[in-house]
Amino acid sequence: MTDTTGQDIAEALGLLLRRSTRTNLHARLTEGLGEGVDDLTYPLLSGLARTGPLSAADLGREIGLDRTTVTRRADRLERTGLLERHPDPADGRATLLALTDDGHDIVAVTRRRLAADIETSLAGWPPADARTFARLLRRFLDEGPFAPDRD
Amino acid sequence: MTDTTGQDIAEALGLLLRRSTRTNLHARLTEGLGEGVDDLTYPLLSGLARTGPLSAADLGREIGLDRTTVTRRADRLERTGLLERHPDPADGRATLLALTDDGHDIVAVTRRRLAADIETSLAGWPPADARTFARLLRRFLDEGPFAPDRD
DNA sequence: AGATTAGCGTGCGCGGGGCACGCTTTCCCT
DNA sequence: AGGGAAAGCGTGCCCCGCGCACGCTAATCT
Repeated sequence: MTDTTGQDIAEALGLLLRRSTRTNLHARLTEGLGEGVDDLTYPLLSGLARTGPLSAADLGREIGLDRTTVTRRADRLERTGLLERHPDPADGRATLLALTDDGHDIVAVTRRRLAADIETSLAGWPPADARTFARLLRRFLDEGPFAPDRD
Repeated sequence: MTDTTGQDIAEALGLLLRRSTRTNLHARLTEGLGEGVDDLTYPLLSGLARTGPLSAADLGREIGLDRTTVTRRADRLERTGLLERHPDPADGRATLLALTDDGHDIVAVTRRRLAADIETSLAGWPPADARTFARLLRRFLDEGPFAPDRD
């Protein structure tokens, strides 16, 4: 009871997750970005932007979805030209999912939207505090309860 | 370009949300807690613990769910004795959803689990850093892009 | 070479979510 | 005071997303 820091963070973290789902963050950020992109399909775009071309199975493991779910969501994105399927030159069975230029643009715009949201809400902060927060948040993610590689 | 703090936080935040869904945090935290409680029904428990007894419509607004969805999830929780329905003494139409003692226990256990997770992962941190992080995180939530009351 | 493994897409069944309906109670306005 | 709108509830219905199982092809192992 001398240290309630853990509870404090837990509470704040719960609040954060709750708010992000309550306000449907992804849905808001991807609103009106184009045909086929919504809160369901965006994780594929974001994942591919981070990792580069990937097979459906690998991408599924990356973002925590079933392989078949990835396939179906990728269908929509392919249909609207945000993603392409290329046969893997190194493996005749595999099909690589890769962003098109339009797909990259969508990701960039979305990220910029979120960054702008954050910038404006941090406007009143002392810059040093903001930087400290960014640093600690990053460290918390690297070492926190969401370990980078649990499997 | 002089200040990339916004992007840094945006990136970290994206990572956090991604990881929390990827690892299915709620599912993990509520695992084996008892019949009827899972990642779908837990938000009701958590919400009621925060607000006290509420009508289905109000609880829905609180946690961002449709009224009927709340009703159905509440059915399961009621069936396993974690939640009770009481007629609202102040309004003959309304039915108040309220946690039972067992329901409160579930919430307490879950919160303690998360706090413990966080404590252990913060074990290597200088206590001052941890406290600073808690403080800034809290401030960020209060003023951040997830405004307390958007509606 | 034959067998096993890993990749893909698709058909199918299940389960959750939202809309619309019917009902009761409250509220408001004349 | 009384009657119509509004707000609450539960449920039937339909749609959609998801995961499993299947059949297929290609790679890998013995």
